[in-house]
Amino acid sequence: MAEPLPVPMLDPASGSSVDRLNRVFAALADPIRRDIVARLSAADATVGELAEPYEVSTQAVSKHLKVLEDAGLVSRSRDAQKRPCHLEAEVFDLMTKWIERYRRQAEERFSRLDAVLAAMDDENENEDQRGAAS
Amino acid sequence: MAEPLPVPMLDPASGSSVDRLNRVFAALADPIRRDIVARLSAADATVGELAEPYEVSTQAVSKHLKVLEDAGLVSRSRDAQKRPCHLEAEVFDLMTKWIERYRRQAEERFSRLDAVLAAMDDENENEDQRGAAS
DNA sequence: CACTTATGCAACCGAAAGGTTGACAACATT
DNA sequence: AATGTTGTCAACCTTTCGGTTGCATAAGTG
Repeated sequence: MAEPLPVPMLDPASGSSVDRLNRVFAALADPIRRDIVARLSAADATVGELAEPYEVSTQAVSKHLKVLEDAGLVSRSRDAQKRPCHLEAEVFDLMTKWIERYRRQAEERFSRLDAVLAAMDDENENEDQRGAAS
Repeated sequence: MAEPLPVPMLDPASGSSVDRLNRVFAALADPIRRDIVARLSAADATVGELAEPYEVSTQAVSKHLKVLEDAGLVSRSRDAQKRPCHLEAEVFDLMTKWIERYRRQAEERFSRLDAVLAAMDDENENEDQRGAAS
């Protein structure tokens, strides 16, 4: 039941959607970087401005921004010595799509009677899903 | 413009929402773990079943599952020696909320004339967002 | 009870993350 | 030209990560 599903696959190809997701999720796993994203959602800002609230060096923040940039979450332009950072919100779509896809499927499975029926079927509900993911 | 906003702050308190997000995002930063989540969205599965497709040891997968469990994405029950893994889809809400919040704000800012006006204001658009994010 | 199945735990390892400091490039100002 | 500002690069250190192997544990099966 429930067609085979497109099946994602672990292709490590650099530049692939998988690789992109790796970077985006990893980038947002750090609280400082998430906070930076949060602040950039309100307004563009320079490295110095962004670094100010935290108790780490500007270099550290510069590194964080590089991570965010490599993940495609932030872009930087130039204004004299300053390099204003801008949030690229489109990347959020990538994550949202991934999340929603599996959330929906899980909820679907949960709300359908399948779960209940399977539970009544007792022990053999474990082997009907072999084609799973990739 | 744009009220102060709840402001998140970098509280490292273990168990806090911030800490939770750290773990969830970090958990999903690994392609194998994302794939496991994908497969679990289709059906519960045991460690062995989950490990089979990958070229790593079962212990490695066991570790991955621990990470997912600590992040609250997966729960495990018992069935004889087997420990069926189940996807806890509610956690997705936490991420979705976080993402949508800032995505929306960024888009709002983009679509409103603020950006244009601020740009015309030239240099002084940088100091109106101090209380940032939450 | 011995044996196989299914998992977890501990120790170890190389690589990557996140931080620091110190030098340096680029531009503005004087 | 000299100086200050803004940001990056490079080297280094420590901690975490993802993987391995080997052994222990738990629970069905002969």
